[in-house]
Amino acid sequence: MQSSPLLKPVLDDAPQSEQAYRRIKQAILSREMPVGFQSLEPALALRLGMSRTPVHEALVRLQDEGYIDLQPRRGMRVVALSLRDIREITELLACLEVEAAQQTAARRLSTEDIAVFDDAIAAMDRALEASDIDAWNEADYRFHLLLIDACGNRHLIDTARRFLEKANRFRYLTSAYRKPPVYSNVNHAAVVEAIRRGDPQSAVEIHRAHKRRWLAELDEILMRIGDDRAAPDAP
Amino acid sequence: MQSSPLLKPVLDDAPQSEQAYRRIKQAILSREMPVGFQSLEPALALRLGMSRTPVHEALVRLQDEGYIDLQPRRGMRVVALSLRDIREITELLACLEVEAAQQTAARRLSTEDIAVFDDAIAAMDRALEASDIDAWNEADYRFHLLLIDACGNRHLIDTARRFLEKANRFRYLTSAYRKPPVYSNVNHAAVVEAIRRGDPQSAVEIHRAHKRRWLAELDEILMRIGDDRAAPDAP
DNA sequence: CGCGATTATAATGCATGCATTAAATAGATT
DNA sequence: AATCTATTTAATGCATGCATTATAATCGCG
Repeated sequence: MQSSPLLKPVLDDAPQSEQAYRRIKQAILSREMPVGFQSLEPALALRLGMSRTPVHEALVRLQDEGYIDLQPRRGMRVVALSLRDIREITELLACLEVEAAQQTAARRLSTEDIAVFDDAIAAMDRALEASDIDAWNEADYRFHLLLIDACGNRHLIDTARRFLEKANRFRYLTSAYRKPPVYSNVNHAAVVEAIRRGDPQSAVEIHRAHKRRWLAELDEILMRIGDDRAAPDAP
Repeated sequence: MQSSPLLKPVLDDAPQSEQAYRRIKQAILSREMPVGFQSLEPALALRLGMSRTPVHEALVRLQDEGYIDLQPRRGMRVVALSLRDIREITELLACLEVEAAQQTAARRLSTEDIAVFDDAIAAMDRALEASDIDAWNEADYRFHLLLIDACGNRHLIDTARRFLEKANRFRYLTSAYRKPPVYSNVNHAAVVEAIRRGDPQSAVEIHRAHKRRWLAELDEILMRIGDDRAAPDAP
């Protein structure tokens, strides 16, 4: 019998509280613990094979990051991302990424660094060609992570990473509704081109315009999702 | 004898770990625990009048936020903010506030909401008139908090608040070096005016230009600080 | 007297114990 | 039978205990 990720044996030597933190967060991101999932500390401790202390510590941290809600006697509860949350996170991430694109372009990356971006975009193109949504999502995620990491501002990196990770909670949702992301590939390539040229102004404009379009499409998607949620059995 | 903030008796009924978190963070922000300050868990627990468990939890959270460094057997250590950190945080905060200003202007605030901004600006003007740096800092902080809170994006609010709070760690430093912030008052008033008109475009331009100037001035200040640090006893 | 090895000390991470308290269940009264 | 109360159960937050391990101190040896 196959163990669930939550029960996956400890591989590295990180402290237990850190293990608990990572594994529970992973379980939330993978929807093994779906929205609304509840559990009490003793049950979690049992599943994770440790005592309540490190679990409790992990839960407090996850609450700090907004993944769960902790109520005195109801244990943890995976919080729902409202349509508003999705909108807000996307908007914030857009703002952070535009800033990152600007700073990255201003930094003038090396040829090797740029090659990694090209790789990610090539992977996105291949995935789009093959209509492989999962592969596209993975490559797109990789691209955004690269863009963020390349900016050089560690505080921006930490913050944007945190929200990019959180955005993975609803990526599956939006990607199920959105049309094939041809524009994303084109725009990302254009941003990389601006970075290659060391042209922050263009990088900002391209990425901002792209994000603006994406936000408009997202609003449509969210409206449809809202309708579906309101009347899921409508003909 | 007067008790230090760290020893200030517990007033509200928040859990002890939360008390520990707040009091230690406050001690760091107020420089009661200055950069480099070290302490072991048992000592902290004693000072805070609780056991090690809630203290440990608080320390992990503070490490998450980058306030302290936790080393296995050296306890907590208040991390230094490098000139680079100051630069990065200011840059990130600028980016977040420009976004907040835009969204706030797009939201069209009520007259009462705008009045609160006017109050803060009036306080800044009075403080500048009286050359009262502390009062100006307080009012300026209030203004930025208002701007952030008014934007309506809760994720942006949480994030910007976190960094605004962190920026208080070096506010005293930069305010000791900077020239009288006349432009700040004027620009903030102009941003409020744009918000009043419901003109996001202007709000962005004004605030962005202001932040750009401030970053340029900051760079000068940081250079001087860097020089001072390199040769503190120079004639 | 100095330096390396060994022992002692103590800080940490986690387990467990305990008091508190909220939810559930059983019981009593109308 | 229904509702209010009393009792039980158990989850949480914190205190304490314990094993581990790193640092410090002591001791032995050159």
